[in-house]
Amino acid sequence: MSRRSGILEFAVLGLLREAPMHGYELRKRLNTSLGVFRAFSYGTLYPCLKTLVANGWLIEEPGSAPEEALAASLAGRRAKIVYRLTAAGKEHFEELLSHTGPDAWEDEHFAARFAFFGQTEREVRMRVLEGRRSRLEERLEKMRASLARTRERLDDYTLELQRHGMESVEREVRWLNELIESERAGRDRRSGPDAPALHDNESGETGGLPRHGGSTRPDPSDDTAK
Amino acid sequence: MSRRSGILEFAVLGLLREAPMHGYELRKRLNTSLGVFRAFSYGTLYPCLKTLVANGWLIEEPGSAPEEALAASLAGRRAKIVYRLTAAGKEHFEELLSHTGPDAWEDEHFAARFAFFGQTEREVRMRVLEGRRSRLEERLEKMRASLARTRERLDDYTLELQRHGMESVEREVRWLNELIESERAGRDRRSGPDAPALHDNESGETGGLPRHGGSTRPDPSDDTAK
DNA sequence: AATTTCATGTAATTCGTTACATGATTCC
DNA sequence: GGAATCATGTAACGAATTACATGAAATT
Repeated sequence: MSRRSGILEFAVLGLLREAPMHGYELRKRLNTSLGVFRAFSYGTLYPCLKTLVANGWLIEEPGSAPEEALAASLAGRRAKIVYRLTAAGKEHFEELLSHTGPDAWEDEHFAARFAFFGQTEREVRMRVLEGRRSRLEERLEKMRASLARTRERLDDYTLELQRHGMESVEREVRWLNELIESERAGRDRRSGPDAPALHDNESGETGGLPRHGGSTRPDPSDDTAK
Repeated sequence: MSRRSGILEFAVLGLLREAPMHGYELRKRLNTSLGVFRAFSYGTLYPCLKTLVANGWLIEEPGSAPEEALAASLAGRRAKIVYRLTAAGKEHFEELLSHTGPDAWEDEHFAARFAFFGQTEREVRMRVLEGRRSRLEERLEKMRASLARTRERLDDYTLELQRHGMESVEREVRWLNELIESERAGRDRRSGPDAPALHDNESGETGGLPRHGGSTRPDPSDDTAK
C-alpha cells in the first residue's frame, strides 16, 4: 500500500544505499549528481521520507555529530535527521533494481535506472538498455509514419520541430548502441547464470564505458555558481 | 481566473485558429503533428475545452455534416461537437503569442511556442529563441559547475549520464544558434516597428529555415501503424 | 454479427508544486 | 549582528492520469 512515486522512492533508496544522509543533502544529490534528472522539492521529498520510514525501509537517526545530539537532548531542540537504509530497505531496493517492468524504459524512469547502474547486475543492465532502445525505436517509427502522413500540411516551423525531435531520438539510439556494445564487450567470456551479483561492489569493475572525448574541462570561471 | 494548464490551452487555441475541429481530432493533432510534445488524455482535454467555452474563447457547434445535424435533431442523440475559435478567443491567443514571460523558455512551453511560430511575429520569435538559448546556457553552466565539484566521487555510469545530458543540451544550443542566425538572415533590410504582423499569413514567407538534409524519406513500410 | 475506431465525457486518484512557517548555523 | 544558506516541515492547490461509463460509425 501507499505506492509512493516510484522514481523518487527508488532514487532515495539508491542514494541512501551508498551512505546515510539527511533530507536536505539528499535533495541536492537528487538534483545535481544524478544526471539532469528532475528537481524534486521539499514538499515532495519529506513526506516521501516519512512514508519510507513507515514502511520500515529507513530509520531516522539523530545527527551524527556529538554536539548536535547533546544540544538536542538538552532542550526540545530540533536536530538534523539522518536517514539510514535498513536491511529491509536494502532488500526492497535490490528487488526494485531487478524489476524490469515496461515502465523502466520511460524517459525519467530510465534515467533513474541508469544512474544506479553501478549497483545493478550486468544482466539487468542489458535488459534495461535494450528495452529502452526498442521503446525509442517504436517511437521513431510512429514519428516517421505521422510525418509521412502529414508532411505537406505542415508549415516549415512545425516540420523543423519534428525533424529536430526525431534527430534527438536517433541520437539517443546511437548512444544506447554504444553502451550495449561496450556492455557486451565487457562481458568477455564466462557470464553464465552464476553471475558475480555485485551486491557490495567495491572493485573497479564496471565493464569499461565507451571513452568519449572529455571536452568537459574544469572551467575555473565558476565554482558554486550564483 | 481558472488559469487552466497554460500549454494545453495555448495549443488548443492555436490549433483551432487554423481550423475548427472536434475534441478527438484535436487530441490527435496535439500528440502527433505538433512535434513530440506531450500526449494529453481525454480526461484533460475535454474539461479544458469546457473551460475555454465558458471563457468565451470557443463555441461549440453541432457537427457540420448535414446528416449528423439531422440525426441529432430527431432524437436527443449526441452528435459530434465541433469547436470554433471566437473573435475573443482569437484575440486572447494573439495576446498569449506575444507574451514572452520567463515561462516561455521552459522545455515543453518552448516546444509549444515553437510549434506556432508560423503565426508568430518575427520579433517575438527572436525573443523566444534567444530566451530559450540563454536558459539552456544557464543550465549548462550549472551542470559544468556541479560536474567539476563532484567528478571524482561519481562512478562511470553516473558520469556517462551527465556527459550525455550535457551533450544533449549543447546540441540544442547549436540548433538554436542556427535558427537564430537564419531568422536574422531572413530579416534582410527593413523590419522597423511597422513589421508586417503576419496575422493572416498565407504567403510563403517564413524567413527560410536552415535546410537540413531531409533523411526522412516516406518509408512505405508503414502508413497508419498498428 | 462482431470488432475496431471514432467520439464524449466523469470520478477518483496520483504526483508533485508553491507558499507558508520555523528555526539553526555559518560567513562576513 | 545581519545575511545567506542549511534544515525541516505542512496545507492548499494544480495539473494531469487512470479507470470507468457510454454510445455511434465504419470495417471485416
